[in-house]
Amino acid sequence: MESSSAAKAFLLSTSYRDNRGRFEIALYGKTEDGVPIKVIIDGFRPLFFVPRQTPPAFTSAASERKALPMKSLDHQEVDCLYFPTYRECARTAESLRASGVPVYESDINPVDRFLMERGVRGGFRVEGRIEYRGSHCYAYNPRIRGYGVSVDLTVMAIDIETNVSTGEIYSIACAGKSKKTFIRGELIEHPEMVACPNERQLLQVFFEHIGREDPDIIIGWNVIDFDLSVIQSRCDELSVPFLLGRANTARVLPSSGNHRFAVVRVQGRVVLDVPTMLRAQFYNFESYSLDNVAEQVLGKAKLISQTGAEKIAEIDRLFSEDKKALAEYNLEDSQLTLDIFKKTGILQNAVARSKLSGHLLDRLGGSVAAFDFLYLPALHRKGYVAKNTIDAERSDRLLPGGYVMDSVPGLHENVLLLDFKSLYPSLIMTFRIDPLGLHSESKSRVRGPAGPSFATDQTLLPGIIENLMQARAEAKKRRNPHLSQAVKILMNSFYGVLGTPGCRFFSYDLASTITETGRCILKMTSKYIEEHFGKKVIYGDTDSLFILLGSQAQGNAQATGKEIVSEVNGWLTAELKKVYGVEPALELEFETHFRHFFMPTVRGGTQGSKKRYCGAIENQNGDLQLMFKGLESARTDWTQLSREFQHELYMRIFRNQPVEDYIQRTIQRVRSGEVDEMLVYRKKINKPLSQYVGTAPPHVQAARLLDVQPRAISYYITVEGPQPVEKRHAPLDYDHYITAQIQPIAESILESKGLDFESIVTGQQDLFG
DNA sequence: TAGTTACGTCACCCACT
DNA sequence: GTGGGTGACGTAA
Repeated sequence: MESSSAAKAFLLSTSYRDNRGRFEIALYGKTEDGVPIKVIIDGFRPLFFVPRQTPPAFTSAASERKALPMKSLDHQEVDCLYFPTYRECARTAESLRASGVPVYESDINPVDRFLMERGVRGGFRVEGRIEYRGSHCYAYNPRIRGYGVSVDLTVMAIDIETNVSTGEIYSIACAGKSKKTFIRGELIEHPEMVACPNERQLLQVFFEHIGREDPDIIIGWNVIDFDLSVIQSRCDELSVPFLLGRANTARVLPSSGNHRFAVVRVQGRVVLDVPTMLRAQFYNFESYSLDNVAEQVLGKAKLISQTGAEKIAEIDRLFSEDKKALAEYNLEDSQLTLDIFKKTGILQNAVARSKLSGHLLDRLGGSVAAFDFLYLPALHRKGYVAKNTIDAERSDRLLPGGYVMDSVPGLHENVLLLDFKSLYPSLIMTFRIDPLGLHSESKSRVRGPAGPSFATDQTLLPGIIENLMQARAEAKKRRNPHLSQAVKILMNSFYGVLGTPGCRFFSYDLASTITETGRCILKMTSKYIEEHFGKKVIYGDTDSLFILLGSQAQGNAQATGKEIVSEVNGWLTAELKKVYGVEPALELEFETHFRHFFMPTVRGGTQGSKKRYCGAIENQNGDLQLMFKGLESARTDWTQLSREFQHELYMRIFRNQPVEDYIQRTIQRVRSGEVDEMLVYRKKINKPLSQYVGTAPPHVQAARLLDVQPRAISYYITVEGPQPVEKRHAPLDYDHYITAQIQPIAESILESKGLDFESIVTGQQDLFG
């Protein structure tokens, strides 16, 4: 048998159990040489901390109690308790808590602790005897250390077709290294199709295929909720082992009270649901059907164009009449899923995130856990342990948020958008805002314009952010947008994490220091710009300022923008150094020059609106590119008609072209019925329909006309009220669309031109009526 | 398998005329 | 009929 003494690998999945009185961890990874590796560790003991004065009788279940030179953040000396099994560990922590003894870090998952203590974030190095058996390798109790690695992960997309009424599987398609469809029936002459005499053999042959191709990652479209759930229940029914992983049988755990979504436990492989990953990575699609996403991302359409009941009937028909066509269709879907997965960079994003936060590839969300993963090891090195999350500070006071300035409404020319680059992270760096620094008794401290003082020598978060800033700069230099994006998201999550009692480091004082300081910096910068440059600041939100240059200044707007930020940065640095004795890490950036800019008033009022505006960027050949924020065009719950109308209307206003004719024509087109398909409303339904009590908004009324509750509803407003697109029978209420979609958009901007929607429409009546 | 607050708009609904 | 309060949604940052 071959063996070696070291390997570098990327972590794919983990599991743990108490095995014959010992706690055992299994790590599954893929080595840089492309070999799947399984590591078993049973020499690691679950642990947590208790105050040193805890009576020994309380901790006798521990296999060891060690007086480490460590303290809690409220300066209690602590002992570390080690346990043979996780069960003992959890039980003792529970009973200590019940007896009123504080426990520290007993709520940290033991595998997470193992990994974070060794600095394992995705990549790791195995040192010890590694045995090669078949195409896999194995290690027992090796030394594990975090290590930067780069591995090639193999992917297979799967998709099944079923008989909807019986739940039986017709076929399973796999697109990975090779393409294969396994389908029930007689021999088919096709290199990519395998006919199986019955469902049991279909399943067995499918699992053999997975074993042969041995993918690291299995993907699909709703793959956990649908494909794998069905496969599992057919396996149960037919007594076929569910051999999806690289060890043991897999298990789909359906959504329940404990978890909102179905999860799948597979050892040695990662299962990723593509639509879920797209959402998690901030892609936004109007619909997450495979058809729609394939069309948006790849520009392709599916082989079967029917939907709903028609599609089910077509699949049943193909299964009985044309198995080859069904197999082709099935394979096409799995191939589309694979193509979308590759084109959107889901894997690169997930790997980048894993290398920063320590999350496994299939972990969604988890901002709090990512913070723990980065912060706790650093805290331990400083000799401190953290509270359990349940003991985190409680506060009824609402945290202050970003500062939103009153705006100057109207049409403006030449507006500069300036914003602070990563404002909250750079404030944390500048003013040493940090959980350890807050509690530290160090005499060397800094106090910013708001909040308590923080230690300057006992501080962790500023350093963590500095490293991430450098990593981001490096990622940008090396043209790795996935990594750069992942760093940005991680850094920006820190403020949110510190502002929720769901985080063990929550502190009202700490979190409010970040936002209050941000408010202060924005206000003083705005004041400086107005006083020093004599320019009006017409709006600002949290980290941004909008500077009005006016009609005279467009030739040198770019130069003015650069000059302003450069002077502001110099002044701000000197000022903060002088007043607070800090080394500022703040940077105001010149973001955009808007040739035209429109700030509306609040509807029916004269006050300038907030979080709603439109800016027009003029490119070299004089074209305008509009940027809508918060306005109807930026919203998914307004109709396509309203979005297009707003775009064209604003274009004409900015170009100083007449609008009367365009508005009249648009109304004509609505009334004539030629733009009906642009009148669909789309809105999410966030709770069960029965829970909308006392009020029935239009989208709920429409949804109640459907047989099953959708996640989002598309509907029209008809003369008989809201009706879903699928079941509309009444004529459309064109008056509604004119008063609810056209009129408010028109009035908002016409007002600033001294025009009036009513008279424009009346003018039309004079002409035509 | 826990990031935050600030903001605008709309339609509904009920207490008033 | 109107007007104010409120629930719901989606958005900016």
